[in-house]
Amino acid sequence: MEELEHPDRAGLRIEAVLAALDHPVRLRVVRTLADGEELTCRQILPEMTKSSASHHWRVLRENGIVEQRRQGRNLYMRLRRADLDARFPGVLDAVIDG
Amino acid sequence: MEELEHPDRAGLRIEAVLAALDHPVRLRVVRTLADGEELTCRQILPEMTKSSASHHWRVLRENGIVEQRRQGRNLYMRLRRADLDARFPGVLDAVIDG
DNA sequence: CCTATAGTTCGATTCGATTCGAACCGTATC
DNA sequence: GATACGGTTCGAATCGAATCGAACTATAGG
Repeated sequence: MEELEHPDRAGLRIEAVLAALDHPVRLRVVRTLADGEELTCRQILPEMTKSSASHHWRVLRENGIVEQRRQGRNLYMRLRRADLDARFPGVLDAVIDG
Repeated sequence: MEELEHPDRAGLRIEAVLAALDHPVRLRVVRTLADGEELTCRQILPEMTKSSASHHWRVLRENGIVEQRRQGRNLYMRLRRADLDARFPGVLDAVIDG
């Protein structure tokens, strides 16, 4: 398993953010994490096949939407609200509020 | 030719906005129209084939990004900044400012 | 060590968006 | 009417993203 690579705040790109958010599954993930809670992958997408879910985790992480942290066997996800609000104020709220 | 159908302000959906903006050509169109100017299709995308351009115009219109107006042979485009700012404050600025 | 669990990676497939050419529609101009 | 111009529509081709199964890595627990 590779290291979990996240873009830093300055490295966030709006094009990447738009691409990451333009998918119903990933949009649902964002809304699930909207309250700031830190959840595991299985908690968020229990019904999806592992490989498909893993694909979406990578997109969300590499495009700067979530921060991921490994603890034991689990992968915990947290919305990067502070970073996203700082770089693109309003975008996350628009997505979450629908 | 069909009538130009635009969603009204209340009908704007963030999913549709994200889908419309998640494309380099359409992103360029939005940035070209950022200053509020009203331009014709040919002025904005002169190099693209007509059919491809027409496809993008439709996405931008039906997803609520631009308002289109026919005058003679020309189609004029205008960014729906007021509507988008009202429904999804910050999104358009984030996209335009990069 | 053995087994179960969580997630990744790979290759193949599927599916939708993009692209284009060609034919068409409407308008302007002669 | 004839021609040119600006866009649309259609069908076909292309291309990339999403999906999945299978094999794999790594950790937890017995």
